[in-house]
Amino acid sequence: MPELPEVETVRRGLEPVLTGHVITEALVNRPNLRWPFPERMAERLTGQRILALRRRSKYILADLDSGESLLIHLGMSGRMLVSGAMLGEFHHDHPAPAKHDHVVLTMDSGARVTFNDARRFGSMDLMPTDHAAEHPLLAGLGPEPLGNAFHEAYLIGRLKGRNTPIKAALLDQRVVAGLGNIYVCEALFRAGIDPTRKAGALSAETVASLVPIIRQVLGEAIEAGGSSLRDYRQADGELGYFQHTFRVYDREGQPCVTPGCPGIVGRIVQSGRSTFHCPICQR
DNA sequence: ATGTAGGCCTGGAAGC
DNA sequence: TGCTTCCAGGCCTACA
Repeated sequence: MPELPEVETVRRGLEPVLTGHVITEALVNRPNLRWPFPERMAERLTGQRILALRRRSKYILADLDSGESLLIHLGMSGRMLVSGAMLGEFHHDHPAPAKHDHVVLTMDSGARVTFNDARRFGSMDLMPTDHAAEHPLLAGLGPEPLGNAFHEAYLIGRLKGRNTPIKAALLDQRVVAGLGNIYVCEALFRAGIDPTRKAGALSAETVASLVPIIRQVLGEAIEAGGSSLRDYRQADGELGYFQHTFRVYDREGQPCVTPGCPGIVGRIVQSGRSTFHCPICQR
């Protein structure tokens, strides 16, 4: 579900509630999400101060003063609900427990963070902070798309010789970490690249053009998340999704937004996932 | 090694 | 209205 910009928005929304605060109670309502929770998770969280809240790809990491870090993945349908805290100018009372509330953290401030995930594709784990990068879910990840290690020469080298469609290559978290179906569709549209073209067959110039475009697409979405964060806080304290205007994603049958382009946005299926594209603009 | 389908779960929307 | 089918923004595993 949430891709990098949404996860970053959730991280920013949780930061004032979690960072520097102590978890006074951890309620764990089931033994697992996608995978089993770590042994004694509730005990290992209770009493811990959260020193920092970080993001790697689509994962959130909460560093605890025990020397462990809590890894949080929202999967496709994971949401965080903040209650009992002043959010902007509004105070949110604690809601009644809801279906799919799997983990509830109560903080020393009285604030509460509830992890709700209907589809249970999300996950949580605990590991030593100084070995977090070696966690199986993080070890194979490629560079952060907004970081310095993601640059033109890197992407050109990484896609060289790859026979897979560029759409699939950009969804490969080992190539670049944090892109999902939406932002890959949007980036390929802005770059004017046909999503079915083989990654290795693209010119170096074309591949290079993707780097600033990917940065731009994600950056704009994070900005939009920032403004919707205020709205969400004012509305209901829920963090997870935000409204954003897409140029091709989920616009099947609608006209291409490129001025003067007669194209109609199409939907094709690539490795089981929907790809939205303009058959005229994207070559 | 590389590329692609299948499966995990539930809920909402669309179709009949 | 109610039942059925399809679809979903992720990611791992198994297989060609």
